[in-house]
Amino acid sequence: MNESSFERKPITIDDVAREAGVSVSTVSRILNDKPDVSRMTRQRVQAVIDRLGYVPNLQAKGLAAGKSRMISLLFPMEHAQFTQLELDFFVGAAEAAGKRGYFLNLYTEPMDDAGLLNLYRSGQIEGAILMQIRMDDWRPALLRQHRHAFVMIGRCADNQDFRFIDLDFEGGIALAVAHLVEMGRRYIGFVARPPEMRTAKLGPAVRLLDGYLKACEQNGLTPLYREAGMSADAVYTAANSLLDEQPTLNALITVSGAAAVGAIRAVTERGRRVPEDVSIVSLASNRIATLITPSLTAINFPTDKMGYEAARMLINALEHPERKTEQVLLAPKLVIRESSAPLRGQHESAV
Amino acid sequence: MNESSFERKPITIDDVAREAGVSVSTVSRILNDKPDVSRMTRQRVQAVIDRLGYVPNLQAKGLAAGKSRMISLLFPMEHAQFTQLELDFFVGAAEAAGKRGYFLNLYTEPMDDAGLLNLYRSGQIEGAILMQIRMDDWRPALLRQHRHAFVMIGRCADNQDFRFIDLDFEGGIALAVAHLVEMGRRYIGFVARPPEMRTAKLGPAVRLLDGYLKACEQNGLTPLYREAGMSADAVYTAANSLLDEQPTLNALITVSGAAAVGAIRAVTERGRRVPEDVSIVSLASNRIATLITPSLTAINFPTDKMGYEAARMLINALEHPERKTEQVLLAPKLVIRESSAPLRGQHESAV
DNA sequence: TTGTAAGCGTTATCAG
DNA sequence: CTGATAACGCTTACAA
Repeated sequence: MNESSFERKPITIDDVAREAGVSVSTVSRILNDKPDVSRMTRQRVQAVIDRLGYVPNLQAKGLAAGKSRMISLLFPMEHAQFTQLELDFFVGAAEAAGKRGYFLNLYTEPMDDAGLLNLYRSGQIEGAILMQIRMDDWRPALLRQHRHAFVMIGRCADNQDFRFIDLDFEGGIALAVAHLVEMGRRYIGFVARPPEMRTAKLGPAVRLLDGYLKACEQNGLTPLYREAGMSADAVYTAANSLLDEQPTLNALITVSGAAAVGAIRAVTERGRRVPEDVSIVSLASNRIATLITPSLTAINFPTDKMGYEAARMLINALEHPERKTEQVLLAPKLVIRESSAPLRGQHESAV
Repeated sequence: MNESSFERKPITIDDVAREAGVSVSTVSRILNDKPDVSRMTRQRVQAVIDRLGYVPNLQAKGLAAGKSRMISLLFPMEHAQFTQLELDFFVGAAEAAGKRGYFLNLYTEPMDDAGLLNLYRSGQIEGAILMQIRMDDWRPALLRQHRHAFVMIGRCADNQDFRFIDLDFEGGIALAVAHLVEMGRRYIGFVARPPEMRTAKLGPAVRLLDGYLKACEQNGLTPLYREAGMSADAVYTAANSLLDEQPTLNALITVSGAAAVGAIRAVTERGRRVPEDVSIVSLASNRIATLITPSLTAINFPTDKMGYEAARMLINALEHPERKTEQVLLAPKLVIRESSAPLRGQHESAV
């Protein structure tokens, strides 16, 4: 019990300065890689820093510099739970933030404009990642007006030069429909997101349904869809209703892994097979798609990458305001797995 | 363009004080619910605060008070990826932290003792949630010695009076085995965690295998297990090896949702049915268990609750050091779903 | 009950 | 190239 005494007070920049025989300003310069420091002093001071195990106090640093190095993910939980999707966004963003020395925190309570502005004005955050973007979202314009940094995961109807990263949902659905048509299927049903999401003008809900209708038109198909909750059970019911109305249905498109599970159940319970009788294509991340049986042919949703990129874009905007704003619309990728197959694959009809 | 001018500077406590005609200390007292303030001034100042939309600057507050209100989740990514499990812990903890006005951040790089102590000494964090706890983990003793606050998700072999929350893994496996025995099954295989996790003495890896061996002994069963990676593919291989060695196997226990998927695949590919021929019980959260077909009979792993509780315990320790330390060992719950069934359920043997 | 003033650990400005 | 010194916004004795 000689080396370590209990409860040592944190080592400060003063300690380092005194120990190295220089002023605090010199230490500060070294800490922040400023020029105008002789190599010799730099080395000497650095040695002291290492020996003492000194780490700067972030709060003091932030206070002095007028920066909090805090960004936040704004996910108003209204028409949504915090699912795998949002989780992945969050983790990706947290990783990117960490790498650049920023902290990420999460706000899930819905906020009015005063609340949102306060977040910035109070110095709590330097920037925000906006989620649950509505087609006519009021937040981007407000933040822009007040010159506050933000990036959207998602996008509005009119995006001006707002920073965003989003998936091309229309394109994704088009890809899914094209794939199914190629498989010889022309009776393609769709289980859309719940109606309250569409009336709230949430981007994905609107664009997925639009994309479906458009793709049907372009392929000369008769659209047939239901709007349903996001749970497997809700989609199970919706899929049944679809299969009742149109018994010739030979393909279904769903918008999440859980939804696909519900659809698969509805199909198999009536003695029809996936993918032979009814093929299923869904929006899903690789992780979820491979967990499900049969593994899902899916429009890949690279959620963690999106969260990561969003944070990266935001921090870049913070540190290099002069650079031009990035707008990233990810091209959808179709990953073919077991839940889709050509229509005439009905050989083994005996069992 | 009259109301809102651009780039207003943040409103400070001085602004409030001036506007209300009192001193900053009075405002500070009101902000922190201290006594010794007349009802009248309190009201008057509060009105000003509301009108101005003033929010205290957390950095300044922390600096002055010598507190960072920052806690972190320490998850050294060595023998693990950041999976659904850890994700859930994180989100739960973030939620609890947010509710109490703390920030949670995540460290995934492994740390040596100097690094760990620096986190506290530099004032970066007030407390930590430790994950990936080894049976002989060195971190709790070190932190205790330096009087630093922490709580473990997991536990060591010797936990003294360290704060922790963990699942009773031995009990969970015992429950799984008991359930399968009750279903009339006595050839119960086990796909354990990978050997490197066991040799690293990670709690769950050690306790799950121990629990399995013990449960076999108590039920007079012959243990038969493989250690395998956590991916579906690795478990698929392991399960096949198990089924080759012991064709009479009629039950399998796995340790994650993905593992169960691999096991199910191995069983069904040899023309045997789940649950009739081979029942499967797995460790899994409700969300994952219901995503899989057949839905998993599972030892419920309440991950988000554990993360939440861990953060709550930590913050309590921070704010009420006098209270006695909590040690929470969660009793496992078995949720019976479709992947397990009585052995003699082999009626419809014709197809 | 209220006010004054000295920090908290940095950064940044401005002289040397 | 280096060093004083004044912020940064808040808390907290200590006075009044």
